[in-house]
Amino acid sequence: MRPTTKDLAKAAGVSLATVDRVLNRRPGVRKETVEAVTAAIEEIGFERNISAANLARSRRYRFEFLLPTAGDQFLETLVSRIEEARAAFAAEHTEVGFRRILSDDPHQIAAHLARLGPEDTDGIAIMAPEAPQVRDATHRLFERGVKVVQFVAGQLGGPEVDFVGVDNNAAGATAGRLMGKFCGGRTGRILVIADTMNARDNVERRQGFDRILTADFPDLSALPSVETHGDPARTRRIVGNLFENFHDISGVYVLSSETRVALEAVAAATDLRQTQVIAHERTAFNVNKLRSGELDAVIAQNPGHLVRSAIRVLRARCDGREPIASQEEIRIEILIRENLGQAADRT
Amino acid sequence: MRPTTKDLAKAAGVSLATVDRVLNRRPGVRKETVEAVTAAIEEIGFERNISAANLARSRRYRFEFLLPTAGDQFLETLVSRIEEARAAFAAEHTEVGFRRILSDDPHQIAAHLARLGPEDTDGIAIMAPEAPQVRDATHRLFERGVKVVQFVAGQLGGPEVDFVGVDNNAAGATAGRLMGKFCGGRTGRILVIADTMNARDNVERRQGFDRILTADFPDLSALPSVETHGDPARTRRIVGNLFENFHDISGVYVLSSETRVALEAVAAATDLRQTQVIAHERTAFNVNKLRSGELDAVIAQNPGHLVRSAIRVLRARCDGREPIASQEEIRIEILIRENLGQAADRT
DNA sequence: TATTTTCTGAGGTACGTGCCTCAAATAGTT
DNA sequence: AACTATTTGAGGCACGTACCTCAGAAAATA
Repeated sequence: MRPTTKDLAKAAGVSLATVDRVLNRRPGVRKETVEAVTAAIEEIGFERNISAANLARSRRYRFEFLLPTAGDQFLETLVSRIEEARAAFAAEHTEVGFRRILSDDPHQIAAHLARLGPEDTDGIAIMAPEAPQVRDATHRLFERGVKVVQFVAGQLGGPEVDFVGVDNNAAGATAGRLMGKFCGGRTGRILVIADTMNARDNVERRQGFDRILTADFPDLSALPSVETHGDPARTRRIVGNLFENFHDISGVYVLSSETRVALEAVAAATDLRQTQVIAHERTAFNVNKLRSGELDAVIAQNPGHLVRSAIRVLRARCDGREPIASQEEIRIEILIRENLGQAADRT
Repeated sequence: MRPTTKDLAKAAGVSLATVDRVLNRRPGVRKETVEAVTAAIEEIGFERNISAANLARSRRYRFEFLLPTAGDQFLETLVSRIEEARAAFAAEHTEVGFRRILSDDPHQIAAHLARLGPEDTDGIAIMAPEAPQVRDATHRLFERGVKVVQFVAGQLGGPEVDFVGVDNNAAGATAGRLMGKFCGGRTGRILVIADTMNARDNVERRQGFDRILTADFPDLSALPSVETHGDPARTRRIVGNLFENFHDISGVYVLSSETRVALEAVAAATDLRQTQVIAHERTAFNVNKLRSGELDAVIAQNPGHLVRSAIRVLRARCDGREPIASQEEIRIEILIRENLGQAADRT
């Protein structure tokens, strides 16, 4: 049997009350006594039973995810991962909820944050585009005692706000190296497409991508980013023109996680299977395109990891602990047709 | 507040005892009463407090990993992940240990398994090369009531033995596609090196690799596997001869996780940076070689996931639950220089 | 209706820890 | 030595669930 506080008390020659005072760093214990208990802990290999402790304390953590309303398949996947996490963390005294707010109205987001306080929630994970109002509201929220993490999309916040998500510059660099190697020393141009270049993530990915191409693949040159703004007809026109003007486009890099519009425009102009195409995120659409050979690689981040990591970081902050950086680093995954796994494709 | 069994009893109009009988599937409850309770669970959103349940039951799980003594860096990483898991799972009433046994003596492994029983351990995760004795001993152990998972290396066991590890055929196929794309349509030969081809994993990887090369990259042809048997001089001689005979070797695929001997032999014969080199597992050695550009890609599986997954599967089996297949599938990771992350390189 | 069988309720103890109170013992000070 | 301040012990209740017993109610059978 694993030793309990009772065993510890006996081993240290003190009472349960004193053991409790030492374990929970309560005042009123002589230094020598503390040392005696600490020694006994080592000696008998005592480890606190965390679930019993949580049970006794009946402490509850309430966390909320704040997500944009409008979104692509990736966002929907995040939502369903949050639902899963809600169930999984319920057993650990942790309530997880989420709320969706119009993302193109920073004012509304800031207003919601301003209404929140420690009485509503213990921590909040925010996924929102960059905006000064949001940044300010976030800081005030933090000062009111609510823990905050920036989720997936970075706000370039101060050091007190944790970030959970991938390093987008590295993600772009990963795409860059793959593109370079896939194009195998040939000379050519690379078409880069995004929904918008107003998003920080897309800009960072583009920078990482260009960095690698410039440094290691001088025979490839990336064209200026095409912005779709979700408009299929316009995108098709622009992309069509580019393919008419440049006959040496050997690769396409889609920066944003919504790839449908971009891919359809490219497919209308050329044969996707003859072109190296790299995109982001494991969406059902992208998985299908990988299987069919129209996509060559996908750079992804694990949505379940993102959600769980955000929750763990918030809980660590609530407990006054430092999150374990190495555990919370989100990996940049590379997917090709062969390593998709059996997993049912999640919407 | 979250509803408790007491609330549930009230909502269902029954007593605590009946709620308990329903929740734990004990006999002696009328069907209609069971349905009433189930309905009430839905209605008030009751979720059992697992830690309280475990506390009350004071159930403990004892699991053991059985690993080979001789091993490479990958094995050492596994061991340190087991140590980590031991600490993490201690809070969940789960004791995790490991034992190392000479892997080239199936007899010894079988003997150890024969001595084990339900009084020693609740479950065991076995990583051992294929052998009839081991397979038989495993089955007898299972029949004695000890749960068993095949860990990392498959034993081609019956359906009652779970397997935790990657699909090595798919891992080889992943390497195959990458190699094909990295070689970019050029004609050439691929050198394949393993420590031994007597291990099932290596054979499966090779099959997957060949499958993709044959199907999608007919201009590439893979040479017969070179076996190093851990002998640097011999390997260098064989590899040197191959490079002298064939001047169109454009890629090298190292099947086994110990890559040092193979890479040194190739480096002595040609410039690694001009050759596409793919290997397996995230070892410190391989990470360094990725950084230096001598390795082009690494196919990896996450050792921490492997360990935790094995423990979760064992626990599910002990509880008579079915493991969640999608959660326990180990992903085939692709690593290149850009997505290695900040993580300190683990030995 | 009488008898047996099957269900159900009431109540208890236990798990390991947190957190409280009150009295007693000890240490430190004058 | 007498006093105060500090430290310690003993004990109890609580958290939410498991698991046990026993009595009594309801249903099924004779």
